[in-house]
Amino acid sequence: MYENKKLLLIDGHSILNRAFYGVPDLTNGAGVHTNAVYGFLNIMFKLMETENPDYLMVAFDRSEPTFRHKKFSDYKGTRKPMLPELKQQVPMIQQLLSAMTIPVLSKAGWEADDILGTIAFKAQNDGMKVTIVSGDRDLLQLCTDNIKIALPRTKKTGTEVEHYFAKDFIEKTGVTPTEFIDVKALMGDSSDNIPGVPGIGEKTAYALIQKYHNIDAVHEDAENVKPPRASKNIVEFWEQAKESKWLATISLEADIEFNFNNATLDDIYTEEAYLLCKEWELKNILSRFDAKGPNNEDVEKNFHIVSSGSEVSNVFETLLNDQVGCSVSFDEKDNVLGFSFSNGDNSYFFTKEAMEECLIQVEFQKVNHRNFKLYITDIKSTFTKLNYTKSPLGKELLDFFLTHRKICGVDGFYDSALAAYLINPLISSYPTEALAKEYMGILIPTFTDKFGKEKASAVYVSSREELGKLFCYDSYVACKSSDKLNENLTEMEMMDLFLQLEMPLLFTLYDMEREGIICNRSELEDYGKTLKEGIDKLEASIYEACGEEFNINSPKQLGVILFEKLGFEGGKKTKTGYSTAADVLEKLAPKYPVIHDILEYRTLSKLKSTYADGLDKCIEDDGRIHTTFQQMVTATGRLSSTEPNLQNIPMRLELGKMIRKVFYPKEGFVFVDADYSQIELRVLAHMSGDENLIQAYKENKDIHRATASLVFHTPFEEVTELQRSNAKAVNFGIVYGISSFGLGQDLNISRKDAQKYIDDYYRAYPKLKIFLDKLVAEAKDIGYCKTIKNRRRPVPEISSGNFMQRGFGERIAMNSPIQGSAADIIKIAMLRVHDRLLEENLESRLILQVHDELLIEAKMDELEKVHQILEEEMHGAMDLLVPLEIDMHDGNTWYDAK
DNA sequence: CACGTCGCG
DNA sequence: ACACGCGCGACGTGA
Repeated sequence: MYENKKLLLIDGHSILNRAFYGVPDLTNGAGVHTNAVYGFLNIMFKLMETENPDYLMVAFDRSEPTFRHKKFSDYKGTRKPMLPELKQQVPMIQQLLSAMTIPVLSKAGWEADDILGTIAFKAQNDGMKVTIVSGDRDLLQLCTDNIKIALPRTKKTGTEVEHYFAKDFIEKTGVTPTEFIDVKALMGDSSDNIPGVPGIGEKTAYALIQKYHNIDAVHEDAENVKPPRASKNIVEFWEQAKESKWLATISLEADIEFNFNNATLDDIYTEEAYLLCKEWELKNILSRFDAKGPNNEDVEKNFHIVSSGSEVSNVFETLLNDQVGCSVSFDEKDNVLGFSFSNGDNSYFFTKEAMEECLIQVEFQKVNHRNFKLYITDIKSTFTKLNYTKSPLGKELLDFFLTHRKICGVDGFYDSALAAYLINPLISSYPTEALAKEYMGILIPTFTDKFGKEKASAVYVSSREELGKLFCYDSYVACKSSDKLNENLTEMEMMDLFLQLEMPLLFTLYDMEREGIICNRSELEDYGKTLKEGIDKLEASIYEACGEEFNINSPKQLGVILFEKLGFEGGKKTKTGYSTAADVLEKLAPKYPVIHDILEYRTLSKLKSTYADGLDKCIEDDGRIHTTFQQMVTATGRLSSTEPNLQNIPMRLELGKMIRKVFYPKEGFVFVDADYSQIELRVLAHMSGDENLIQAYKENKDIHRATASLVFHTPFEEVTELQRSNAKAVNFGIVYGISSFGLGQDLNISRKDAQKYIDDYYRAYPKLKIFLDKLVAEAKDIGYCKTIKNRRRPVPEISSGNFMQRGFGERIAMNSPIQGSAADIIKIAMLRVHDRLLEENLESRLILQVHDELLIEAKMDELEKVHQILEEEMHGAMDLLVPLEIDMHDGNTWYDAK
């Protein structure tokens, strides 16, 4: 009955081990390491595709010593102990495989090898074709005409699988698979603790078995065996040789129960497995599952769809509570589809037709004066989407929210996603289903679970009930997740950060985004044209110098031209080819003129594509650019800016900086730009309490010069420009979590010299070293680091067994509290500045933040007031051991204000 | 969709 | 002997 069926057998530990070392460290939101599980599944799915098996089984070793190895006290000999990150994943993959109904076989007293061998030969006898997958070459003794051994090998080009039938093995080694056992008996295997025969290595072992075919024949003819060393030892250590052979032999009679009929692959995509993959956030694996979203009947029975206008009024009254979850539902084009409200017990989805049928603004007015808190996930993007909708309903909804803001203030809102961000800032997004799982302990279906790649607008027509229920979850979860979120925030001492800083900031950011900044399109186009001319000239000159035309923007093509065709030295670096990064090319520039052109070409095309062309696409009908400030993205607590990114407009080089000339204030207004002077280093001075650094700042000294003076033992006045700039690099390095390698790279000096700088630096500022060491030690101890305002960043890397990962974790532990505290401070300043402008009834507006810099569009006659506000509120944002100084400039363009 | 590169703080 | 500076987002290429 198994004639011509195919069986795939996997050596569980071996493949998991390979996956662990082959896949970069991955963790889910809860910090569970998942890289080995993920890699294992990928190898397994790949083999399922290439081998197309009918049956699949996986064998694992037990942790206790096995029958074959029990004579040796140190099980598995010289093998390294399993890292905890890997060990944790053994039960995980076993659980997942079981959930997929794939047999997981293991048996006390037997190794996975024995189980695999036993099953493979049984299957072969039943007429099957067998593939055994392992990373362990020992398994090769099992290969026959029908049993294939597949060895995945990690190569530069990715994972390649070597396949061995018996004939392939013979061809490669000159011995048969069974003879291979005898080879091992002679040469031994330290990793398996097989002693072998002393004096016989790989070469001799193969030569002898090729000639004699087994150890008994070698032993019988011992006097003729060459070399003499082997001849002597095969006799002297004959017992050890026999023992070794026994150890090296994979048993084909393991005492294991199995049934091929339980190993079919008909339905491995079970709900249980789906939920595990979801928990572990194995997103790529999840896509293999069909829609298997769970059903929460108890919850959903309190979900209701309101699709007629007459129902709206009654339902609204019943919903009003102290806590009201709500969510606006959009389609894929951000058109409003409806609105959902939840009081925690009952949740309603109001279709847009229902709301259009009634006088929704009147309904909103009826409730708007009441005092309740609206629980929403991602308030700012809800507002933003509503702001862009053209539908009257969308406007009504936005008006409802903004009126609520006016009446109840910031206290009238609660952003569940924002709370979840503070609790774990490493997660990339905070959708309803993630909040439900993490903070309510329920698994809820997602849109993709239910409808796959369909469009929301289409589903709204075809499956309104089903979709409405999904939307009900949004308001329900926004509301119900808050208890646990608050519990966490309180326990983590971040309630103040959340309520006093991040929640109010959300509204400040929304206001800033709506203000936007004027960008002059025609000037931008002129700038782009100028760049284009430069690019064309450089392109021609580069082609000329290289003797052919190619895509200069392709690092791959450029690398080949420079390092192969033209034979420039210094090739190799990245896994995909040659590095053509600027710092590499700059080293070649003095010798090869074409490099200058290439670097300039790069600069110009960057300016053109990202800024001239890129910004143009973002100018809206009002002539202004409205960036989006992301408040829930960075690990440190900084903001980020997207579509477009206005936090990376060129500044350092004049040509790029010119772009800032197309950003204008409106008529009758002027820009005021204020930036904190070295806020991170000041934060570090404060947090470390280093007297020398604090003193230098209190005296308002040039800090880089002061540092140079201390580090290079030079009087302050006599510090050279080079010394100062080196000291500056060290100051930066310290903030980034210094390493002598990195600093050396940066300053183009040897690692040893860099280390000397660092040592001298710490001698100059002794408390800095104590402080940074403490940051690392504390992060190791508690697993996270924190800022002045108690903002947290988990640092899972810091307990990694991998040197590189751990080093990374240590640098994060040093940098994040500094960068994050600086972020805390400027966020406070933003709130204070924004509030003052409103309080004092000014028309000037805060419009941009660039990490340590605020840009205000200031009314001409309010200029002095704005200066005063910026000075007071930025300076006074936090009371530190050092003064917070700012630099401030006015200008008629952003260029002039810097 | 990942990677290399490069703009900013 | 060898890993290597921190934090972002956008663009172009190429599988």
